[in-house]
Amino acid sequence: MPLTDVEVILPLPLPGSFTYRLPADLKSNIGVGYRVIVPLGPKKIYTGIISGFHERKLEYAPKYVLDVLDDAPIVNASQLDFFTWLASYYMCTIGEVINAALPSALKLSSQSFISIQDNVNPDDLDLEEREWRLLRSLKESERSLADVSGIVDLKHPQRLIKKLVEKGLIDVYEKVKDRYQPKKVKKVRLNHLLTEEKELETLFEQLASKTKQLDVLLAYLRVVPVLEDSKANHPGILKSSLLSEDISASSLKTLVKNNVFEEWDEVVSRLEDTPSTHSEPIQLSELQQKALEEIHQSFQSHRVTLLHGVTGSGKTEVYIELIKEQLKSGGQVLYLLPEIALTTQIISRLHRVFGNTFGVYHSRYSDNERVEVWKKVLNQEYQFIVGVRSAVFLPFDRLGLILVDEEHETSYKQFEPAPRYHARDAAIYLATLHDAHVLLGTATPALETYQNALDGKYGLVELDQRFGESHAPAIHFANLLKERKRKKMKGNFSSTLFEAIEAALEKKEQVILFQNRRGYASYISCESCAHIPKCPNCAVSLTYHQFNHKLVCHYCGFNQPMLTDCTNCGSKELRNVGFGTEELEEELKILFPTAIVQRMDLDTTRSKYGYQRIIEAFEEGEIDILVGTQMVSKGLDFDHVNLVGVFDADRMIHFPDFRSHERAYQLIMQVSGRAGRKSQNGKVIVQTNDPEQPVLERVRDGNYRHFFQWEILEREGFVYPPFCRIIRMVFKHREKQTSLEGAKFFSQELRKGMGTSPIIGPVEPIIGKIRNQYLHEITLKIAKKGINLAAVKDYLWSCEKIMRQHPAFKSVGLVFDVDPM
DNA sequence: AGCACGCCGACT
DNA sequence: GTCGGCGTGCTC
Repeated sequence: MPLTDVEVILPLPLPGSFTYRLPADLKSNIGVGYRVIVPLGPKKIYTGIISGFHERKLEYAPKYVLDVLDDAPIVNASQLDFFTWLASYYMCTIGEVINAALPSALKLSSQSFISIQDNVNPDDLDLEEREWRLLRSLKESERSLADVSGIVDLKHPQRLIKKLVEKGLIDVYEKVKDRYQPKKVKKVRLNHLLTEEKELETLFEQLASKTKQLDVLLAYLRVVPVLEDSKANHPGILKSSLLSEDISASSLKTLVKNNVFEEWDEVVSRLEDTPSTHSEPIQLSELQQKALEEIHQSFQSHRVTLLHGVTGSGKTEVYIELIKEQLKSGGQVLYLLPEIALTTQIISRLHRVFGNTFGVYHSRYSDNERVEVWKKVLNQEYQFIVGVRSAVFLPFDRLGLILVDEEHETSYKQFEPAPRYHARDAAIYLATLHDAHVLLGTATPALETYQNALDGKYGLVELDQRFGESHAPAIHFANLLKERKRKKMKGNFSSTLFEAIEAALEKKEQVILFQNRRGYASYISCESCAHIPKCPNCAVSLTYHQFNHKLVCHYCGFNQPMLTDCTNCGSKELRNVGFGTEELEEELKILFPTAIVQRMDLDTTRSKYGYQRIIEAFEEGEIDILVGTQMVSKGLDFDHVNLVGVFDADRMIHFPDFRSHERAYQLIMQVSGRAGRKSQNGKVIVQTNDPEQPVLERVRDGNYRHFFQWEILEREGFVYPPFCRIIRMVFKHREKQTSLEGAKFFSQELRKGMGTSPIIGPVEPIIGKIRNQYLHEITLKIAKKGINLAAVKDYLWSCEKIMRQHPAFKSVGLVFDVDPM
């Protein structure tokens, strides 16, 4: 009988797959998509996914599969196709895709542990200082490799460990951890032989003198009326629900021991089981109904359709109708939302319509919770998933519809680590695999998307009126330059904004203020020598955070206590330059002492429910003024907000990036959408040094198409997307010179084969150093037509290969970013 | 990614 | 002379 070999994809940044041999006892129930445990290298054990079988002759002796983890595939065939496409499109390995796709509880891997041999006493031996220290510590307990590294203060303790193993003093072994653990609860019930009246009476007699145990029995019977309904006993009740101050665990334990009660573990779902309050009726307005019909029509001839609906036009209702229809016809639905928009508001809305028939896939979910969602999609328990970008990886097998809400959002693009994929674009490919439809929804489409719609590549449906009573808010500009000259500014607040806030508070209306920068000041600067404290690892200045009185690097997390005097000249005059959400919060408390101010940014929403708590407090009217970053701009629906203030519009507009106008426009339009959602007097005040600048003209005008027509000329003139595709190469090295030389060498190689395509760089990016690595970038612009993208990527790989042949560039880090944002 | 091997500077 | 840092190559 020929031996069967399997191809296994490992969740590692290694090219291709690995061949393993299947031992006879594991051959029976196994197939593509099953997880296996395999050894790799001299020590490690990993979980891999089987991608195929063969019996080809090999030039090496493969290792054996150690174990099979599943009795059914955990990844289906169309997913493997999808992952392969992602790897090739985004120029990474399939292992990196698998690594991003699988929740880590499904990827058990081994960790090295070191323990001391029995009977070894470090004090009796002639040892070096480090050896002695390690053995003493191992006497207490086993240690992981990382622990050892800390104990002996060595970056690579392997040599030391090897020596001690040879001396026979310690053992090294691999432990597999991080396995998915189902959630269990302890339940109790009465022994089923005691549920009849007669037996119960006898029991009461027996317990007559044991009052504590009797209390337990009585408490149980109060909740479970066994005599009235004999079936009620079987499911039992939560052990925790039975115990209380009067009911002790020890009495219950005795009863269990005496077989009066039974105790057992029951596996329960971690996913919230919100009661199914099905089918809140949805009444579409005439315009929404019309949009729905247009979408149907568009689906007939287009895979992808853009629903361009102004903020407040009621896109969600249209989505809900489409979801209902799709579910009725038996297809699965994926509803993608950007991270920050996935609030309880939208989820509870969906709960009211769909009950608990859908799953939520979110970064705030624990790993075990993600595994449960994954399995429910696999088992057909969920036909409908609402999730963030990584939800595209779930094991769908017959998707009918993908909704991408706020499709212009940049958070759909994964920046680090690989795969650097865009969930919208990945979703479109996913839809072609399933022959499904895609609906992209937004008030401010990405320029690429709108161009595709105008070209007829995507269908286009417009919803250009707000829903119900609400009207587009009036947009005003506060001229900071003028106000500063006339000394009318109060701190960072223009008199225009200040007075508007006063008026709003007077009317008991709520206010949202948007400042796209967290922290207190953007940096601090010495008054006498102008020195600015910088991160020692990155080329950025440190940001002052008042709540913990620290200087923090927003790139690598480095932090130190706030300085009392300048490290350069010793002066005590340190000044805040620029301002963030935290400083605004402080100012507001002084300017409006009676108002309740809440800040909403990464720092205040880090905890699992931090975000939710603030939103709820705001909804309940417990907060008068909400100051926040981007987070306040998305999808929040508040009835009592009529005023929105935007700070620092200029910094967004002048950010050195070809998308800065688009982003500034989108952001301002999005926050503006928070004003006056339920009334006719919404007001937005944008603070700027120059209200006449073109982007702000378009904001004032409010018509997206006018913005598009103006901005697209710019893109065409300078050849930027959508008039080309971009692939960016980032080079990293701890020597600045090496990083630059590597990039230069690569760009010369690149120019040889890409004669006609514009190549920009190498240039030093705005942040030139991150985590002690110096960066350089090359940007390649590729014409939309007449060039084979796959061939370009192959050529890029070959350039890397050539570069790596030079010893000097072997250690230069290089990442490809396809369609960077 | 994680590991082993081997080259090199800087310590006893 | 060794030890530890660090670059390099390999993993079925």
